[in-house]
Formats: sequence, structure tokens, C-alpha cells
Amino acid sequence: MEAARSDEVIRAGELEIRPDDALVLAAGRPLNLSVREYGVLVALARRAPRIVSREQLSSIVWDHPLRAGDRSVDVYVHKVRSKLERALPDVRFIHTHVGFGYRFAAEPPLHGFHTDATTR
Amino acid sequence: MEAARSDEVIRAGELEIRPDDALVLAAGRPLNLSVREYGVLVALARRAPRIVSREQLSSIVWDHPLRAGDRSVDVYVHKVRSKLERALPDVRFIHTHVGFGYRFAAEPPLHGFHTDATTR
DNA sequence: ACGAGGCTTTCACATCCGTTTTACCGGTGG
DNA sequence: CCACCGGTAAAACGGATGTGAAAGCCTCGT
Repeated sequence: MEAARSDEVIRAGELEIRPDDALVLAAGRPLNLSVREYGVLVALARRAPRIVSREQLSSIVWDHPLRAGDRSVDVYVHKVRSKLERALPDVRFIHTHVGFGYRFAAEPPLHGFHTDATTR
Repeated sequence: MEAARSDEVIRAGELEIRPDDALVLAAGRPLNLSVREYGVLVALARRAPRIVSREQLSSIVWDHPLRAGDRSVDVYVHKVRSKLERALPDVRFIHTHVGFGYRFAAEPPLHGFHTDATTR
């Protein structure tokens, strides 16, 4: 897991994360995240704009190396995505880099030259 | 494959490569590259301005010698070129040296007469 | 101590994407 | 003309990721 630095506030678009309070605000409204969901989101957001591998996410959030066949990271990325999308439908926050991992950034869905299916 | 030296950052024009994070930025925006595409780009960029042969690229990126009739290196050079051109249309980064291999350098695209894909 | 509900993990299946391979094209030099 | 080389598109294949749901845990209130 990670230590919280005091006064830390992460903003990305309409999203605001306050690791000190374990609080996440979407357009000002609190998001209800479980411990794991929150861990994944903060781990990614803190490392933005870098790509974080599943192995790293496992160490950071689960405190143990990723076991072969373990899909829990994927599952939780999916859960976080769902909740974020429900709160802020017009922005994508978690981006997949196949073979590398996930990257956090507030970007419009399916726009721009790096998210296009023809460009992958 | 290659090991990443920490803090390494390769810049060429509007292109920025951060091998530590497997991250490539074009004019500040993250480029979505596959593992192989990324491998080819980094291999060439790290060796700039030298010419890298297909045989070398195959060893570096694919971890095995180039087999007769194998076109995968060419195919991936093409893919990387496409994505780079889409992101940064005004610069060419990968130059062909017929009979020798490829060379990485940020250079203005074709001007003058022989407007073909190759460079001598 | 017990049960309910939420959280986490695991599983199965669907889908997407990347890689490799094949084919065809134009150009070039013998 | 022929042989070779590189550019490019696309088929074929396999692996990676997305997704819904079951199964297992844990916590909390009673």
C-alpha cells in the first residue's frame, strides 16, 4: 500500500481525489468506492501520466506480486471504470496500453490520435 | 530485448520517449504503441544516428535472428511510421537505407525531387 | 453467536487487439 | 527480362483484456 502525503489533492477534469481523507469527488459529489477500488484509482492517479503495469498495481494495492492467472487487477480496473463512467460519462480516465498496463488521464473517449482503433 | 536505464529520456523534435515508463509522447500526448512497435522505435531511437540493420532489429526486438523471408521487421517499421506520421505529420523519424537498414532522426519530410519513401 | 449485506476473489465466456504470415505492388539494378 | 528489395494491405491466428456472475470472506449490528 501507499502512505498518504498530507495536503495532497489530485485533480483531473471534474474528478478530485483527496488521499488524506480517502475521498473522491466527481463533479463535487462523493464517489462511493471500496478499499480496493480506491487503491487502484489512487495508484494510477498518483503515477499519471505514466503507465502502471498490472504487476505494479498488484504490489501497490494488494501488497503482493501478481500471481499467474490472477485477474483481480483487471476486474477492479473495470469496477472503477464503471463507477467513474456513471459519474462522469464524457471523460475516460483509465486507459489500457495492451501489453504494458493502465494509464490515468482525463481524456475524451474515442477522440484524438492516440485512442483511435485504427491507430493502435 | 533491452534493459531500461533509469531516468532515460530520448527527445527528437516533438517526440519524447521515456523507456522507463514505456511511454511515448508526441507533442505532449501519449502515443498508443504495441509492445513490438514500441520495441522497434526505442531500438532505433537509442542507436540514432546510426543505421540499424533488420538483423539487428530482429535480435533486439524479437530476441532471435532474422529468418529468411521474415518480413515482420518491415511490417513493424511501417506501423510505427504510420502512427508517428499521424501524430506528427511534419517530421519523418524513420529513414530507410536500402541494403543497410533503418535510421532514426527527426528530419523534415521530402522536399525537392525524388519524393519517394527512401532516403539516401 | 448469528445472519445480512457488502466486499473480494475466482471463474467462464466474449471480445478486442496484436502478431505473424502471405500476397501483391512498384522500383531498381544487373 | 529477371531477380531482389522494400512498402503496404489484409488474412489468419493466438493471446490479452473486458465483462457478468458465482463463490468465498469479512464486518457489523443485533
